[in-house]
Amino acid sequence: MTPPSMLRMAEKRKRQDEENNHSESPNHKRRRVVQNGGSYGATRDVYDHPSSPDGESSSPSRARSLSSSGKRRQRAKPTFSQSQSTSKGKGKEPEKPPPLMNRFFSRLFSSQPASSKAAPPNPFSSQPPLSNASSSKATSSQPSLSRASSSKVPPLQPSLSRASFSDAPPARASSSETSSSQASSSEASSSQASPSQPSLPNASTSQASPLEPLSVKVSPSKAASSQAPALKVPPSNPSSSRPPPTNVGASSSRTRIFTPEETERITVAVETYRDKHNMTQREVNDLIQKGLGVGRTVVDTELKKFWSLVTATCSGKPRQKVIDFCRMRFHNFKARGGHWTPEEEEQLAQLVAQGGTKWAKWSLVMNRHPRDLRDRYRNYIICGSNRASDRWAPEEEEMFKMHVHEALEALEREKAAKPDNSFYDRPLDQLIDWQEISRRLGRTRSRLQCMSKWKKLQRRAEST
DNA sequence: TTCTCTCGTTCGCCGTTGTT
DNA sequence: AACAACGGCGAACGAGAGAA
Repeated sequence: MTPPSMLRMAEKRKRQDEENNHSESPNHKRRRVVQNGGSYGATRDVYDHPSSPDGESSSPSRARSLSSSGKRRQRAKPTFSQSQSTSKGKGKEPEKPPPLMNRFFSRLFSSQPASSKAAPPNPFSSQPPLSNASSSKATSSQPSLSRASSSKVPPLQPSLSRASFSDAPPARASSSETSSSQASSSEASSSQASPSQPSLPNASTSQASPLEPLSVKVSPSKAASSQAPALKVPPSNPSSSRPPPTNVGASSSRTRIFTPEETERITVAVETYRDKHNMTQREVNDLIQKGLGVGRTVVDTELKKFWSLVTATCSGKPRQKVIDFCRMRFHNFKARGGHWTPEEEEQLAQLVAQGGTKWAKWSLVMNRHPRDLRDRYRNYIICGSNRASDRWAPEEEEMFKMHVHEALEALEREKAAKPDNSFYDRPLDQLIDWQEISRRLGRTRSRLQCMSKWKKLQRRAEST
């Protein structure tokens, strides 16, 4: 059976499911569009889990989407995370293990040295009873409010800061420059501060850091190596460090690094290998995922042959790109995009709390793609029950702007101190560590929320 | 009806770290 | 040194809810 025909089968089945489940979540619909490009992972129920067809792989997601949609329609209700009060309690921010690399911005907030990797606390573990979003926000804002009132830093006008630096050519941080942040990560200091009582710290704990002096530390070795940072070629769009999309205007405007032709060649190569070795697609998928969580380097000769075969179909692409591409598309994990159940989130939180961020390892436990685990954790679970999803309160917004303003000021000082360092040529707000801002807000907002909020504030300021 | 805000989710890109 | 996995950023998308 050819992939297109299998995909059509999958599409047909999904359409039939839709007819029986009119309440499919919007994300499912969108994903289907995306997956039209062809993903064995996306259509895994064609190949895999014969004992768990749609009913098991998709229906839970749909069931979840029902509740999710309902939740989102009732904005006043607690968010998913907030609704976990019975099982999670008041969430202390489940600080991630100290990112060994971090944007150097992190250290602007902290003078504490980075600790070694440690398992972050479980945000779902026993914690004080959950308060609602507004109360958690109020709690988290108190220390900073006092700071705000005493601070000489006025509320930031987003457009101002941006305008101040936006004419500088963007330049990506060199590895040496960014790695200098390892000297001190606030995430590190946070997790280091309370490794033995992961469940107790709360927003107020994380708020203590705003009162710390803004200091900058650069390890000598890193500083020395940062003299000549390697810069990427500036993109055509000077306001962004990212290259312009290659398919702007396409129905799916996401940048595609692999053309349909390349995708087809890869698919053919995989199928050829599969047929030649009399394997099932599931077995091939497992082969492609082989190495994940089992060691860091592929030593399997047969696997090397396989990758040589596949990567040869895209000679212009870096080998690792091809491998990543395949691992995103050929897998036996649970269909990507499925909504997360509270049980899954709790399980992931527990796994991370117990063993750290071993995504490949946990992917085998949870039957979720490692990147799904990673993204879910860092975007949502890390906030635990603190995260609010309602509109930003004015005072919360001011607090947010104050933190961003502080960060930009620190960046300005850094830039002034290193005028020759092209790392600072890009708009400074592009150097902001939103994870850190989120932490400073007491995890009442995720990094994505913070990032999005900043952009909205900018748009708002620019339109007025 | 239109616009704005927010959401959940996916994934491209780049850098760092660890293993062989 | 090469490779593989991981970490981090942030753009993109479609959609719902509510305000204008």
